[in-house]
Order: sequence, then C-alpha cells, then structure tokens
Amino acid sequence: MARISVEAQRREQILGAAIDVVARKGYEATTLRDVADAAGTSTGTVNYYFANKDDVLASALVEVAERFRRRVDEALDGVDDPRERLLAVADACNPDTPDAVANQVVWTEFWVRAARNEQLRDLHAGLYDDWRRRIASIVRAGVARGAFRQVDAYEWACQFAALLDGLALHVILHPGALGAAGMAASCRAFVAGTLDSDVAQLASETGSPVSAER
Amino acid sequence: MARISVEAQRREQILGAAIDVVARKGYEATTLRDVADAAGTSTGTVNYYFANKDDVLASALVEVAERFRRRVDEALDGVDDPRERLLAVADACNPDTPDAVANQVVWTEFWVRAARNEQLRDLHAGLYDDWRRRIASIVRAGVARGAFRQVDAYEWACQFAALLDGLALHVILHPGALGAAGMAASCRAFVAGTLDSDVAQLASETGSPVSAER
Amino acid sequence: MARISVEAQRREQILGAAIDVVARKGYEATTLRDVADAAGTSTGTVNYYFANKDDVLASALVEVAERFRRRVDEALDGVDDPRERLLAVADACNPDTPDAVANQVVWTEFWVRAARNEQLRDLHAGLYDDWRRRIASIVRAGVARGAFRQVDAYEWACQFAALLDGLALHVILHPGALGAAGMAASCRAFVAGTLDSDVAQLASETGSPVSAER
Amino acid sequence: MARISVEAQRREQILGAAIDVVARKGYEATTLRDVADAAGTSTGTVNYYFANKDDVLASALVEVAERFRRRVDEALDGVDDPRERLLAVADACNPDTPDAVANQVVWTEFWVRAARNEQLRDLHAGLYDDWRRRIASIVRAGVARGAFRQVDAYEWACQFAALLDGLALHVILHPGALGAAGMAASCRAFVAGTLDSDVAQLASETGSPVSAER
DNA sequence: CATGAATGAGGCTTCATTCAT
DNA sequence: GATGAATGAAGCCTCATTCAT
Repeated sequence: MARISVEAQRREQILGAAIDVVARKGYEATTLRDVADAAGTSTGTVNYYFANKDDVLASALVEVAERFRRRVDEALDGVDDPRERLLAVADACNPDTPDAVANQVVWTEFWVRAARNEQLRDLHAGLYDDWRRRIASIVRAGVARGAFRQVDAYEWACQFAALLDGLALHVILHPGALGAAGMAASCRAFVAGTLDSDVAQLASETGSPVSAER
Repeated sequence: MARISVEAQRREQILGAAIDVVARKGYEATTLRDVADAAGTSTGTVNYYFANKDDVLASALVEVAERFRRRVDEALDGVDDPRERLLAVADACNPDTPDAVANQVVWTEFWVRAARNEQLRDLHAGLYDDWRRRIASIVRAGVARGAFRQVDAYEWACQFAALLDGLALHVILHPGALGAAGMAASCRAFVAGTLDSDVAQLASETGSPVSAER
Repeated sequence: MARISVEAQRREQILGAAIDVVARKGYEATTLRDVADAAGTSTGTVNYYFANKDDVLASALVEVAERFRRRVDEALDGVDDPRERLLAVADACNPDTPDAVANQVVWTEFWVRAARNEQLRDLHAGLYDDWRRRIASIVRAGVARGAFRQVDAYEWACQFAALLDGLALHVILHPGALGAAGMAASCRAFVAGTLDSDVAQLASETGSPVSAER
Repeated sequence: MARISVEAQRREQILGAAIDVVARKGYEATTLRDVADAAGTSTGTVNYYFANKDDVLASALVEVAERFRRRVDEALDGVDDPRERLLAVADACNPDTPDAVANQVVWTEFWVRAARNEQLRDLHAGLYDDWRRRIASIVRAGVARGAFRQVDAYEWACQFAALLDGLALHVILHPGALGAAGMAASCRAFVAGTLDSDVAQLASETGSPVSAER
C-alpha cells in the first residue's frame, strides 16, 4: 500500500510537471528531460513510471481533463437554478486567470493531438460525450421547470460546447479582440437568446445582447 | 518573367505539398523530407526556396488562409441578402468535404502554433481582425436594411467567429456527435435566434432552433 | 568520486582522440564522428560530455597546452643553470618526435583558430603571456647571476618565443630545409649571440653561430 | 587574345575576392557563394573558371605569394646596403597595416593547409626555398663586402625566415604583447646581434639589444 | 560565356530509450 | 526504486557541384 502511494505520488508529481512544461513550451517541444527537470527527478525515473513519451503526455492530458472536471464540479456545487448552472459552467471554461489560460493552452494541444492519435481521439470523444450530456441534463432540468424554452437539450449542448471552445480559444489567442469579460457576456447573451422563455427574453432584450461589455 | 513564374510556381508547389503533409501528419511531425517528397523534389530545393522549416510551414499557413479567403469570396459572390451572406460564410467554414477537413485540420494547427510563435500570432491576429470586420460589415448592412435587429455588429461578429471555430473543430474531432449538417443547422439557428427581427423570429421559432437536423 | 573519475576519464579519452584526429586531418576537417570513432564511442556520447563541436575542439587545444606545460615542467626539472634552462625550454618546443610533431601541428591550428575566435584568442593570449613571463624569469635569473648580459628580460622573451614558434613551424613544414637538429642549433646560437656575456661570447664564436649542424 | 584577357581578368577578380573572404572568414569557412558574391558573379561562373573549391583557394594562396613577392621587390628596389636590404625585407613581412594584417592572416592559413595538402606543401616549400635563397644572397653580399661577419649565409637565412614568421604571427595574434614597432626593433636587434662585424657590434651594444623599443 | 536553379551527400545536434549500478 | 551515462536514429541545414538555358 505504501508503495502504491509512493508510486501514485510520483506519477502525479511527474504529470504536474508535464502539464506545466506543455503549457509553457508546447506538446512537441516538450522533452522528457524538461519534464524530469521540472519534476525534480531524472529521465530514467520518468521512463520508469511511464512506458514512453506519448504515455507521459497522454496521461498529462487525462490529468488536465480530470482537473477540469473538478473545476466544473466545484463551480456547480450548491448552485440550483439551471440558468445559473449554465453560466457557472461557462465560467469554469473561461480562461480568466493565468492558471486557467495555461490549462486552456494545454487543452488546445489536446485538440490537435486528438485529431491524429487514435488513443487520444477516443479519450477525447469520451470526455466530450460526458461533457455534452452534462450540459444537456442541466438544460433538460431547466426546460422541465419551465425556465427554458422547449429546445432539444442535446443539440443545444452541442452548440454551447462548440461556442465555449471557440470563445475560449479566441480569448487566449486574441485577448485584445475578446477578453474574458467578453466571453462571459457572450455566453450570457447566448443563453438568454436561445433558452429564455419568451417573457424573460423580451425583458432581457431591451438592449443588444452583448452590449454589456465594452 | 519566366523566372519569376518558375519561382512562384515552385513555391506554390512546395506549399501545396506542405499543406497536404501537415494535414496528414501534423505540424511538428512534418519533416522537410516529407514535404520534399510530396512535392516531388529534394530537401535541397525546399531549402533553396525557403529559409528554413519554420518559413516553409508559416508560409503554408498563410497559403491556407489565402485559400480560405478565396473560398469565402466565391461563396459570397452574387449573394445579396445579408442573412444569406452570413449563411454562405458559415458554409465556407464548414469542413464538409475531405479537402475542407484537411484545410480545417491545418487551420487548427495554426491556432496552436500561434499561441507560441510571435510571428504567427501577429499574422493570425491580423487575419482574424479582417475576418471579424468582414462579418461585421455584413451584419451592419442587414441592420441598415432592417433585416436584422439592432445589434452591435462587431460584437456579434466576435461571437459568430468563435462559434464557427468551435463548431468546425467539433465537426473534425467528433463527426459522430456533430456532423457538417449539424454545424450548418447550428449556424442557421444562431443567426435566426440572435439577428432575426421579432416578427421573422417568431415565425422561425415554431420549432426548436436546431431541431431541423436529426 | 567514482563518477567524477569516470567523467574526467571519458573527457580525457575523447580529447586525446580529438587531438589525434586534428593532428591527422586538421581542425575543420575533423568531424564529431571522427572523434567518436577514434575514442571508441558514439557521437551521442561526445555530445553528452561536450556542448558542441567547438567545445570539443577548444577543449582539445587546452589539453594540448596543458600537455606542453607539463613537457616544459619536466624539461626544467632539476636544471639549474639559466642557459641550460633556456635550451631545455627550446628542446621542449622542438618537434623532434612524431608525437611532438602531432602536437605542434595541432598547435598551429590553434594559431589560425585564435585569429578568428574570440574565446580562443583570449585563451591563447593568456597562455602566451604566461609563457613569455616564464621565459623572462629565467633570463632575469641569468642576468642576476651575471651569466647573461643586461638585456630587457621580457623583450628578449618576446623575441625568443617568436623565434621558437617560427622555427617549430618550419621544422614541421620544411623538414628538408630545417630539421630538428637545425632548430636546436639555431636556438643555441641565438641564446649565445644575444645573452652570452662578452667573454663567453667571444669564446663561443670561434665558428659561425649555426655551423654546428650540417 | 581578347578572350584570354577576359579570362585572365575574371580569374584575377575572383581570386582577389577569394583572398578578401579568406582573410575575413578563414579558409574553411569560406564558401564559393561568398567568393562569388564578393566577386560580383555567380557560383556557376566561379566553377566555370576553376575546377573546384580547392582549386580556387589554392590559386588564391598562390596569388597571395605573388603579391608578397612584389611587395618585397618594391621594398628592395633602389636599396643597396645589405643591412638596409635585410631590414627592408623585414619591413615587407611586418603586418603593420590593416591590409598587411589581412595578407598575413591568409598566409597563416597557408601554413596550416600546406601541412595537410601535398600540392600546397610542394608549392609552399618551393616558395620558401626561393625566399631563403633570396635572403641568403643578401647576407652573402654583406659578408663579401665585409659589412657582416663570416656566417653561413643560408643557415642565417633559415633562422631569419623563421624569426620573421614567428614575429609576424605574434603581431597579428597578440598586438598587445608585440606590436609592429616591436617586430621591427626585434629584427633590427637580431641583425645587429648576429651579423654586425665586431667593431660595429660593440658600438651597437652600448644598450640592450631590444631596448630601443618601448 | 555566364547564370542560377536544383541536387543530395554529409555534418551537427537533439532526444527518446536502454541498462548497469 | 532510482539514477544518469550511453546510445544511435533522425532531423535540419549547408554547400560544392552539375546542367539546362
């Protein structure tokens, strides 16, 4: 048991280092020596705990996904209103802190790698399936309560998930054109424009949807 | 003149090969030998026309952007109605053919590289500035005609650009969850839900926004 | 301790190989593969112990300098008479064995490289400063004892150092015109002609200065 | 005839460029493109006039030797006194101008190449044979006149040639320790100390041999 | 005569991986 | 368990050389 604990600790330590390095230098530019140095160990040790470089980095991506899941969990914890839950989800995706930006950068690498590597693609697809279902279930609850219009929850989730990825991407690439605040406003407007029941919608549209920012 | 033509031809030939290889193997996994082989020349020739690997690949990304611009030009050619123009733009972004998928894959690599490389980041930012302005001007025309609601055209463009990137990403990564048809429907729904003037909107919302597909 | 020894050993082994190869093929024509092969290792190992090719070869030059210093130390050990000490110094510079020729050839490369490379130039200048001071101190001792004339010791050293380099160069380039014995005789004659006090000088000049050889 | 003239002109133009480049970048670091650029032509043209790179550079060294011979001719022209002729020779070898330094640097490369390349070695040996004979004939004339002691002229020439090379080398490598003026003084002192007939010698040695400088 | 586009061999260097300790 | 020395494959890039124009 002690050994398992030590092993688990070492793996986590190495993965944390790998995430940091990937965020800083990019997936391909990351070397095992970089990771070993950041983790305070040797390349031999990294190879002792992982089969090869791809294993290290794929595991690091899984760890990022796990951290993200926890971040969403915390964001949703104690929030009951469906609309607030959706906005909390959007907040959890917003690269509004240096740490969150680093995570998003790593996540972006995940996209590219997944397009090429079968193992990563499957992993990625599974994560997004869960992700869309999770959003859909929130929407479904809102519809059931009459708080939202009668939309197809899953399709709405697909659209929202895409919007979140696109916005987060633009925030990290063009912070000048779209800041974290702009992303939040966009999400709010999108939720209002596509889910608000008619009465609420009319009320929320006294101004332009995204005029809150700027 | 002949020489200039030869030079331009060779460069185009090499860049076309580079795009193909990057689409197939990814930016970093692409070697100059790969590109040379795909172009039917030697590595020496590639290095004769480009300063180094980064120059080749950065130029390839510029070429992809140029191709995309032409695709949008053609899609907009002869289309007058603002709403149709926006949908034409969305179509031009839709990775609905193998070729378009390849271009989108390369474009995705562009995102990741731009996050790290200053030269690419500036290039990328400039392209997106133009892109957002182009969308905004269509929206502005629609608003002027009274076809659209009174939205902030630029902010809407930011949102739409993000949605398009997110949707296109999901189409190439999870075609099972979101196909090209789904992306088209999402765009249509988004345009309708956020730009239709109230009367038109009410008419278009007899069903759920994205229910048209499936 | 063991590790330090291994590292020092490996470095010495590689440098010895580098010196041999440079002596045989010249500085620029020497490849890291040549050095690795001569050292019985791989290019990877050479790069593991040295930063790059320049580091290997610069270190090899330092090693040659070090070997030369030891050779001079041994030549001077136990020799007390200033004139004998100067002749011992001249002997240590004489490329009179195949090994000494190889060292001199490498040393000649050092001159050319130092003319271009700042790091090497500084190193080289430092070595020659020590070298001239060392010669000067011998001369000074001889002057103090009244064995030599009242010359400016440092300037004499500058001249002697130049003569030694020129003679050694000619010995390795034109052994037909100037052999090792000729170099020794020249040095003897130069010391006699420029340092002998008058009485000794008259005695030593019953024949022509360099007639001893041939 | 016209063609021969054009060819000869082109060759000279290319060789002059080659000398400049070698002086600036060193023999091995010099590329044919460098030479072509400096000569204002193309690599194709350089290869048209010379068999290969080695041919270009070997020819350049010959040209340097030729220039040096002319320099000595001019220095000796109209000088009659043997002692003055020797000092004129020494002056011709003194890298006392930027141009002369460049020539000396190229000459130094010559030494190193000659140590390895048979063709160059033979050429070099021939040049130095002439050189030593030329010096010897001056000495012989001085001895005949009674201006010099009865030394072995050829052996003295060997020694003087070596001293000149050594001094010139130190001037370009350590101008701080030995400047052009120092070299001139050393030569003067050497000539005085080894060739002056006894009466003259006694007169010239009221001070230390090299004390004139500094 | 002269050009410069094209080639491909070969060098330096990096880095994942192995293995003896 | 952990290390780091050692390896060698492979990539980028340079550059002498050739050849069609």
